[in-house]
Amino acid sequence: MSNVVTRFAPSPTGYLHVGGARTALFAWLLARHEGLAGKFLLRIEDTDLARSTEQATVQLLEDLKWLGLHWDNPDSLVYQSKRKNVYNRIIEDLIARDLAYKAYETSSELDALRKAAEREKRTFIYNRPTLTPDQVRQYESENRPHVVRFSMPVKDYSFRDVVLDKDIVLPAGQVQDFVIRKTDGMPTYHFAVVVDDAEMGITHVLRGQEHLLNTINHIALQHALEYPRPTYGHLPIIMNTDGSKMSKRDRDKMIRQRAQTWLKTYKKSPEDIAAAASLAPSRINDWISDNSKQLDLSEQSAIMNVIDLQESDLPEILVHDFRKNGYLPETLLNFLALLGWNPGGNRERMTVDELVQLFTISGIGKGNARFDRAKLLAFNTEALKEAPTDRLVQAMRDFVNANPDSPTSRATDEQLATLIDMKRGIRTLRELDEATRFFFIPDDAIAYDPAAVEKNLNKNNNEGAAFLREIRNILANVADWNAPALEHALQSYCAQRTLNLGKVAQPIRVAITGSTISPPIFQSLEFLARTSTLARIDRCLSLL
RNA sequence: GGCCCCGUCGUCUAGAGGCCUAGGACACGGCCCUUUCAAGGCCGCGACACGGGUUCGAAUCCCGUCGGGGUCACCA
Repeated sequence: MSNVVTRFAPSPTGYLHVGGARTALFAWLLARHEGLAGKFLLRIEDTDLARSTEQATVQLLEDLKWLGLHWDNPDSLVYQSKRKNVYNRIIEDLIARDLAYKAYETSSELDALRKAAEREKRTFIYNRPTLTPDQVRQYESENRPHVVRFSMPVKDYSFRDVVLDKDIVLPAGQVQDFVIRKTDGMPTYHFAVVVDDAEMGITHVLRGQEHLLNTINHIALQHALEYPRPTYGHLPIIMNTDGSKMSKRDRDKMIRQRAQTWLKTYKKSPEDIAAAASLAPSRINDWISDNSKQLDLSEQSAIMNVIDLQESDLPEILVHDFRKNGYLPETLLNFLALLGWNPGGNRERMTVDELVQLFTISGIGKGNARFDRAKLLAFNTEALKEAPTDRLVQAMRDFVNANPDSPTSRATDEQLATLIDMKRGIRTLRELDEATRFFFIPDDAIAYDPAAVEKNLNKNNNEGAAFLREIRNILANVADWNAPALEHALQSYCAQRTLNLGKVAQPIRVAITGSTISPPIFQSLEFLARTSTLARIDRCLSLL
C-alpha cells in the first residue's frame, strides 16, 4: 500500500537537462520521504513520433541512474507510444458520449484564424463549427484527416496548487475545446497524461510551472472520465544567470557564435569547417546561418575540435555536461534541490539521505531561480575535499569513462588514488584530469609552452636551464626516489646556492609538464619515476 | 496584448506582525599563507521594488503601481 505515488514523465528528445533533473529530483524526494509508503514511477512521453528517439530514452535513463534517481517500475516502464489502443478506446467512448468530437480544420486554416484574431487584437478562442449531417457523412466517407477535440464545459475552473499554496482560478471566458488526438492518431500530451496518471495511480503531480494552466484542461478531462484528481504542485522555473530561460539550445548557440568568430578570425568558410570535421557542407552552411537549426552531439564535438573549443568552455545545461565536466552527482543533486527548495534555517550542504529526510512540499519556493554555476562549483569543491579517496576513485573512473579521450583514462585505480591525494583542493574532476594528465603522456610527446620556457628557462641568460642541468645530475644520483628524499636533495641544493625553492622548482616543472602548473613538485617527481623525469629533462634541454 | 504566477543583498535563500540594527551560503574587494595552480584562514562590501493603507508595531496582512516569468500549438 502506497500513500504517495509520484512520477517523472520526460519526453525523449535528448539528454536530460537540469530543469528536468530537478523536477525528477523533487518527485523522487517526495516519494522517498515516505519510505516504503512512497513510490516513484517513470513514464516515457513519446507521443510526438517525429521528435522522440529511442536513443534519447536510453540517454535519459542513463542520466537518471547516474544521479541515483532510481524508479520503482524498472520492469514496467510506461511508453505512451505503445498505448495507442488504450487511448483510442477511451477517446471513442468520449465521442460516443458527445464529450469529444472530430474536428476537420487544417493547421493552416487554424493559423489563419489565429493571425486574423491577432490582427484584430482579440484572443483567439476555438469555436466548434456546426456541421450538417450531410457534411459529416461526406467527411467520414472520404476519410478526411481530423483531430479529436475535447468539448470543454464552459465554466470557471479552479484547483489547489500545493507548491504555490493557493487556488488557481481560470475564468470561463478563457477556456476552449482542445485537441486530444492528433491527425496521426496519437493522443496529445494533455490526454495521455490524464489517462496514464490515473492508470498508474499517481497521487502527486510535481511538474514545471509552464504546466500551470494546462492543469485546467487536465482536471476537466478527469471529471469527464471520472478519474480521481491527484494533488498538483507546480515548480518554479530554472533560469540562466542573465535571466533567460535555461535551454538545451544555449550550447548550440555558443558553438555557433564561436564558429562564426573563428571563420572571421581565420578567414575561412563554412566549407572548411565541414571538410575538417568531415561533415556535409550543406548541413554546416544551414546551421551556421540559421539559429533554428541544431546540431546533434557528435556533430557538435566534431566542430568543437576544428575551432578548438573546449567542453569546459560551454555552459553546462544537460546532466550529461556536468558529468563530463567532473561534478559529483550527489553534489549536483544537493545544489539542484536548493534551487527552489530549502529545509529552513541555514542548512545548505546535505547528503542525499538528508535531503530525503528533510524534504517537504512546503519548503519549495514560489519564485523562479537563477542557476548560478559559481555556487555549484563551490559546492563541488567542498564535496571533493570531504569525500573519501575511494569515492573519488570511483568518481574519477566514471569521469574518464565519460571522457575516454583523456590520457588519464590510462591510470590504474591505485594511480588515481595517488593523484587524488596529491591534488586535494580541485574544484572539479576535470581539473584533476587536466592537472595530472601530463603523467600519462609519452615522455617525447610533452608539448612545451613557449611562454613558460621563456620565463623559467631562457630568461636572465638561460639561468633556469643552467639550474636544470645541475639538478638533472642530482636527480640522477638521488638514492631513494621518493618525495621526502627528493625534497631533501633539492632543498640542500637551494641552501648551498642561497636560492628560493621556486627558482629550481619551476624549471623542473616546465621540463616535466611543459607548463608552469603541476601538483606539488616532489610528489609529482615521485609519481613520474626517475626514468621519465630524466628523459623529460633531457629532451627539454635538447630542445632549447 | 489577454489570462495566470512571482517579487528580501549581484545570485540562491532564512524570515509565518514585535526575536531584524534583516541571518547564512556563493560571488566580489582587501589582507594572510604559499615551490606553481589551486585549496585554506581572517576582515569587509552588500537587500526587504515603489506608493498607499491596516496595526501600539509590518520584510511579514490588504490595495495599487512597477518589474520579472509563464501561457495563449495537431510540442511536451
